[in-house]
Amino acid sequence: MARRTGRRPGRPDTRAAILAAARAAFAERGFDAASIRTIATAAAVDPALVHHYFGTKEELFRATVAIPIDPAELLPAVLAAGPDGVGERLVRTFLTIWDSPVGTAGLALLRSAVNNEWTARLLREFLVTQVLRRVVEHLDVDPAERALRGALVASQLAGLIMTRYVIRIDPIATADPEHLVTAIGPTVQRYLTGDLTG
Amino acid sequence: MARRTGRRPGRPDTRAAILAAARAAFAERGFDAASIRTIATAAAVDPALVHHYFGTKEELFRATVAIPIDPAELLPAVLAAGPDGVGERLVRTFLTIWDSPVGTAGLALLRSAVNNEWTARLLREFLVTQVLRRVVEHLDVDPAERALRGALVASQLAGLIMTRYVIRIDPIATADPEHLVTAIGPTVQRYLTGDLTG
DNA sequence: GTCTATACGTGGATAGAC
DNA sequence: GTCTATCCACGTATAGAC
Repeated sequence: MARRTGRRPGRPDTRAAILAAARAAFAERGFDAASIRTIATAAAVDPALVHHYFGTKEELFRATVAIPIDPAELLPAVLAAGPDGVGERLVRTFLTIWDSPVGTAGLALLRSAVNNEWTARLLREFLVTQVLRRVVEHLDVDPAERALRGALVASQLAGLIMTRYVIRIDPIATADPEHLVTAIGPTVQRYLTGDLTG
Repeated sequence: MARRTGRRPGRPDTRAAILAAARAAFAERGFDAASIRTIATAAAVDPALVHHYFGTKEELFRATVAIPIDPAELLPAVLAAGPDGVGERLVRTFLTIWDSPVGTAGLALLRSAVNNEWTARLLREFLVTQVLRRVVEHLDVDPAERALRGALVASQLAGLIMTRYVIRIDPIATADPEHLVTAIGPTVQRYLTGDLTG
């Protein structure tokens, strides 16, 4: 305690302030366009401190997007309830994450992946091995179709992110999450368990 | 290997060479990351010539993405055949464009839109006013739903672009177009004419 | 028309003072 | 720990020589 009067004790948590500013900057502008100087200004610290705490820009980036959620523990609950309505549940879970502060990390990764090969690779591998594979692996479908089904789900969810957060096309950009769940859930459901040949 | 080729009339078409290199660079890296120097090198000309022919970088960009296709004359054929199978036809037309050299211009616009506000706005307005509006305006649905249906179509198609060309998730990245038409067409069809409440 | 040279700005990174 | 000062690379853009 004893913190109340007198001097500012320097800074309570410079590191956290930098991290928060970095997350916002990367999410808003992507890896290349976000600058350490801007991040430092936003965090009200000196640019040199950013290097002091995090090393290079790339290390800072990895710290900001260090996956704050673990699909391995999140997905089972979504999938366990069985194939019925799994599409809706996936979209709902997805939107809950992306509408939360945690989503900014994902947005940073996505924005960076578009213009930067190594972040694109980071994102692709995370999606394929950590998310898509888990989603389709216990499905009662032809195993040869699983990769395609996973990719199709990714395509719809990636497009949702793009239209809601990046290009911002109304009314998707401003829609209530549940509204989107009922509109898009069936699409995901079909990609997972439906007939893809017609 | 010497670069002879006999005839060397200075340069047959410097302007076109620059434009082609610029399109490729913008498509691959986006507006901010693509540099005039790189473009000039790729076109085997001096950087100063780029300015000489096109003025600023922004003007060069606009020249490269000057929409080479006109939805106003392309869409009627797709829509005229009636609501049945319009989803498949849309996806097919879409993929034909994006798999062609013309698609590079679109990719340049998309990649740039992600990290650059004014190109995002350019893309959004083109999509909403030139494409989506036309697609939904003659649909036999509740007019209040048209914007949502258009946005949903955009979400699926944007996601298709992202997974096929940007993040490159297999097998979508390498799939035969017709394969994707049968898989994704029904989704677009439902967004356009189906029941969105369940 | 084409290239050289350069002005001017931005951004990552580091050394060293306090 | 925090900041000042600085180095260096790169990018846009322009002026002017050939």
